Amino acid sequence: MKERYTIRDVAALAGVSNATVSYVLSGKKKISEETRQRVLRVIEEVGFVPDLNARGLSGKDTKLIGIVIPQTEPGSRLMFHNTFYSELLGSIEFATRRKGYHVLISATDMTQDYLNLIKERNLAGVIIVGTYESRFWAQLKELEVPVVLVDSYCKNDWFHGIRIDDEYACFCETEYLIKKGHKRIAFASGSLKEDGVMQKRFLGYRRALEKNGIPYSDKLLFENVVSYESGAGTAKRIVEAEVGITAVVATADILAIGLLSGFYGLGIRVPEDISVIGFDGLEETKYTTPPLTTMKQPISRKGERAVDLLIENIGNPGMERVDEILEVKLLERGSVKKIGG
Amino acid sequence: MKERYTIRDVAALAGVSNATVSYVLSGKKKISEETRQRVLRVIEEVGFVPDLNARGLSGKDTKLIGIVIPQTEPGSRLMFHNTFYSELLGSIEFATRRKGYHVLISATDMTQDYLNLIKERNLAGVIIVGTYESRFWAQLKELEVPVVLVDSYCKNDWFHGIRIDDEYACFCETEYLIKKGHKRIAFASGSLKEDGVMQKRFLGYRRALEKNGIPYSDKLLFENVVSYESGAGTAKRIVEAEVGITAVVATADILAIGLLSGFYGLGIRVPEDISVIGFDGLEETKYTTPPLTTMKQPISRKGERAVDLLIENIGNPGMERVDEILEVKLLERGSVKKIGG
DNA sequence: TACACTTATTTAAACGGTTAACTTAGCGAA
DNA sequence: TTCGCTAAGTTAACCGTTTAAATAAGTGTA
Repeated sequence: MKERYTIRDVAALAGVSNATVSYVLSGKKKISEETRQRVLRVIEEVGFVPDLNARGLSGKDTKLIGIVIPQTEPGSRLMFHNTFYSELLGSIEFATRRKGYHVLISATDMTQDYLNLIKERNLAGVIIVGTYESRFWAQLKELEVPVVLVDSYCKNDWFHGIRIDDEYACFCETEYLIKKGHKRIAFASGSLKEDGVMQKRFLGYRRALEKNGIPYSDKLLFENVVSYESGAGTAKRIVEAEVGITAVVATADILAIGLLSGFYGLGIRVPEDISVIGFDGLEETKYTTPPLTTMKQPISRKGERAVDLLIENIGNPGMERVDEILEVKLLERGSVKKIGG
Repeated sequence: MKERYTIRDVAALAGVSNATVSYVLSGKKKISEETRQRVLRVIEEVGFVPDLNARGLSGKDTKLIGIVIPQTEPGSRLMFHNTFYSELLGSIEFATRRKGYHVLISATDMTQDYLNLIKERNLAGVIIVGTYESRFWAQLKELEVPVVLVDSYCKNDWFHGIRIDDEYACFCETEYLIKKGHKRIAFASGSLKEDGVMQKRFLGYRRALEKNGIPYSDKLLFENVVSYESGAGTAKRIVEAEVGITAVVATADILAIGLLSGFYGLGIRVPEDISVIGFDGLEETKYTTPPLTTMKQPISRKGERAVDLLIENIGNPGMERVDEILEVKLLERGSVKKIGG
C-alpha cells in the first residue's frame, strides 16, 4: 500500500493490457464478464485510484469546476462575514461532490488571473457570483467553457443565469412597509454604481414609492458598503438626518443586523421607534433582537441549480441557454411595526 | 486567440525546441538572454498559459491544496452558518493564492472518499480542520502527503498542527466570570464525545471552578449541537432548570447568539438577569444586543499559518514537524455583569 | 474450405508538460 | 594540432491516462 499504482500496474497484475483496464473503468467498450471481474478484483485489491490529472490531459472533462466569489474591496474579502456566500458555497460544494466533480474556489475579482486559471487547470466549467466589469465577459466567452452566472445582470445572453427577481422582491418589501402605514422609508444599500442586484432592488423600491404616490428624496438613500459596520454607521446617519424616517429597507441582512445594533446603541427601539426590513433570509436573522423581518431568497437552491445547469452543459455543449428566476418569500417577524391609521 | 497554445507551439514560433521554452519558464537551466527574450515575447504574444495538469503529471507539485471542513451531521453542513469557517476558509484561500497555489474545498467527513481525492488529484498538500475518527490518520499518513491539522487534537505527532490553547482559553473565561461574582455557571457546548476542542474547553471550565472552590454539577452542563437553534433551545433549558444559574459559558459564538435570542424571547434580560460569554470573537458578535463578551481567537491567522506551514513542507519534505499555539484575547463587551458583593 | 463478420483484446499514438543525457560550437591550454 | 572544457540548446523518454486503429480468435455462410 505504499506506492501509487498506475493503470499499467493493474493491467500487469490482471494479465491484460492497460487499454482493457481503461475500458473496464469507462465502460466505453464491451469487455468479457470474466476479464472485467478479474480487473475489478485487482483494482479493489491494490486500491487503485485513477489519476484525474492524467485523465484530464488526454480525455476532456477534468471534473473540476471553478467558483468565483466577489471580493469587493481589495483586502476586505466580502464573503468572509456574509453567510450568504458561505451557504451558497456550501450548497455548490455539496451538489458538485454528489455528481463526482470537485470545486476550486477563488475569492477574487474576475481578473486576467482567473481567466488564466481556467486555462491552466482546464476547468470543466465555471460558476461566477456577482457583478464584474463587462470587458471580462467577452474574454470569458472566448475560452468557450461552460459558465453559469449567479446574481449577475450581464447584458449579453452568452451564459446561463440563475437569479431572483431582485426588483420585484424589493418592490414587494417596500409595499409591505407602505401597507403598514410607513411613508418616510429609507433605503440602505451597497454600492449602486455597478449594474447589479443592488441597482435592481433600488428600482423596485422606487417603483413601490411611485405606485403609492409617495415622493422620493435623495435624503432617503444611504449608499455604502455591505457590512455590519456600515449598517451600524447608517443607523447613526439616519437618526442624525432627522427627516422623519419611520422605516428602513436594507438590501442585505447583514446591513439590517448592523442597523439593529446601531439603533440599539443609540437607544432607539426597533420596531417601536423605527422599523427595519432585511434581504436574504439568513439563518441568523431568526436570532436577532428583535427577529428580523426579511425577504428570504433560496440561497442553497441557487447553488444547486447552478451546479445542475453547469454539469448539464458540460455533458452537452451547445445546449440551449437557460435563464432561471427563483422565487422569494417575505418572512414576517418582529422588526416591522404597523403605524398611523 | 481561439485555440489553446502548447509549449511546442510556442517553441516553433520562437524557433527553438520545446525544452528551451520549458527551461525559460522554470529557470532551471541557463538560457541566453537573447533566446529568453524571444521566447518570452512569443509567450506574451499568443497568451500562452502552461497546463498545470500536464505539469503535475510529469513534475511533482500540482500547486493544488485540499481543505477539509467538517460536516458534523450528514445533511446539516456545519460550515454553512458559522462564519468561523468562512473566515478560516477565506484566509486560507487568500494566502494560498498569493503563493501561486489553488484550493480545492471539501465540506466532507474525512472518509475514504477524501483519501481517494488526494490520490486522484495528486494534491500537493492538505489542510484539515476539526476532529475526525482516529483510524483515518493512519491511512492519511500512508499517503505521505504534507498535512496541517487545524484545531485537531490528533494524538500522533505525524502532522503539523495549528491551534489555540483551548483549555487555557476557557479556563480564563470561566475565571473572568468568577471574578465578576458568578458561582453558578452553566457550560453550553457542542458534543463532548469526541476528543476535540469542546472537550478541552470543558476541561478548562472545570479547572477554573475547581481552582476557585466552586462545586461542579452535571446540572450545569448543556451539551448539544453547535448552532443558533441549539443555543436558543439551551436558553430555555437553562431557565427551566431553576438551579440559580447566573452566567453561561458558551463554547462557540453562534451558540451564544442563540442563547441571547432565547433569553430575549423568554423575557430574560442579558446581562441584567443572566450573563453570557462566547467563544471565537466573530465579527457579528460586535453587533448583537447586547454586544457579546467573548474569547477572540485569531481565525484568519490560523488559516495563514496553516498555509505557510503547508507550503513550506511541500517545498521541503522531511521538514521538522511544527506544532503552533496561537494567542487568544478576551473581548470585554456588554453581555457580562458583575454581581454580588 | 475459404470468406466475411463479429467480438474481445492489444498496440501505439496522442495529451502537454519536465528533464536526463546528448550534441554542437567556441575557446584556451598543452 | 589535439584535447578538454564550458555554455547553449536539442533529443527523446517519461508521467498516467484515453482511444483510434490493428489484430486475433471464433462464428456462420456460401
